[in-house]
Amino acid sequence: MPRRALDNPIVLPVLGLLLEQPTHPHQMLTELRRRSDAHAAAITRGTLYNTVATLTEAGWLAPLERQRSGNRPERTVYALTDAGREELVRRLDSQIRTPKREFSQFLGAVAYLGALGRDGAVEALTERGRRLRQRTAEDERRLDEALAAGVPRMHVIEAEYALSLARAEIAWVDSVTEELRSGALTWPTGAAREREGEDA
Amino acid sequence: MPRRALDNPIVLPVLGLLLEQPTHPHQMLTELRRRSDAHAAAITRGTLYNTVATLTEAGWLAPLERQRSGNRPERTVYALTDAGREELVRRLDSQIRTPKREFSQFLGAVAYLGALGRDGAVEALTERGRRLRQRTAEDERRLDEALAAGVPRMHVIEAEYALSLARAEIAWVDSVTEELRSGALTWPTGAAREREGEDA
DNA sequence: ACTCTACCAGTCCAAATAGACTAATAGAGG
DNA sequence: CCTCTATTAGTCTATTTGGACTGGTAGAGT
Repeated sequence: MPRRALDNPIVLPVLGLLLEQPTHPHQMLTELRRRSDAHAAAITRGTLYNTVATLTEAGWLAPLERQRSGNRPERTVYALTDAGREELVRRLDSQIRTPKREFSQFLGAVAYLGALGRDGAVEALTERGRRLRQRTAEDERRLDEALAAGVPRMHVIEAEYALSLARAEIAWVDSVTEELRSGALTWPTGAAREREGEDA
Repeated sequence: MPRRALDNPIVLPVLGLLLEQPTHPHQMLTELRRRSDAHAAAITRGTLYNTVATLTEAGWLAPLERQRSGNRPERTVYALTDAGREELVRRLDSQIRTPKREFSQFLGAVAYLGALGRDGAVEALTERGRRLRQRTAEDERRLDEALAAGVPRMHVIEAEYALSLARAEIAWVDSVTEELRSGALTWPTGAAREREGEDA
């Protein structure tokens, strides 16, 4: 009975974190959010506690001990089981091996770029380019700092990947912006009518 | 009272589709799934009907007419309102203008690449490269066909974008694979111990 | 003409999620 | 020393979601 919960996107980050050391859910939350630059986009409390419970039922993690300081809520520290470690490796392997189509907001929006009208599109894309460049420069700086400080490359490998894609996106945005400006990329008639309509 | 439902990822595809012409929910579902290569990753019935209801309450679309053929369930055709069109443009503009960090499964998995061990990582990455190349070649073929058939570039612009990113990913995967093979990218000690453990 | 399968179009509910709320403690500032 | 705020950990519920289920129609095969 493969519960849907076991498919949710925070399973991997949770297993990954527990690979490092046992922790209790609240700490996972704090830690995952702290690192959120790298993984674990949106982790919410409900989902996390729920996921931990389901993973425990599945036998991939086990409560290690319960701690209590003073009269605070008791907290349960969980550790990865052997089965959990195997599962992590299985998932890792399959997610790396098999590319899946995923959809960014931007991809969805670009499909309707026409609705912005040529000028609107140029404006918005230019701005995106600017922000991407700024953010990417910042990321590059941080990465260089980490490497200079002696962090092994394997530990920042996902930042390298993210940077590669970011650079590709910048290149694409710049080239399309330029083509729109120069008129090399023209508006099809239908959408052009659309745009005229805006001002009429 | 900004209902959460208005933030859900299928709002844009729905508004976008209605920009073309009025339709009823079932047809939206069919159509969005048909095109799903481009946008609208996972649209499910419940979400769609729910979203349409919420968008209607918000005044962004309005029931145009109710049709009934024979004794089939009555179906309601919805059309975009003026407010809806404005909202679409607003969202489009903001989603293009403002890059947001989004997380692919792959990005999440790469962070733990170390847990696969060097050979496992090389294996999995090689396979990913192979599949990406294959899929990308296929996409390129389809895009060229469309262009050759006279489809305006603006109508396939999101495919061009997706291809750019795919090529960048291939390049990255290839280069990391190669670095791992050649030993230019080495395993840090901690993870190396991890890997030895697997065989012991 | 008569089953049988595939498609049409929705409704509806169990499962999952977001995030408000609870309840306790430690330390800052007066 | 006493109040006030930030932090620690969790529980709990209203919304949302996935997708099973319903009840009908159109053709295909016999």
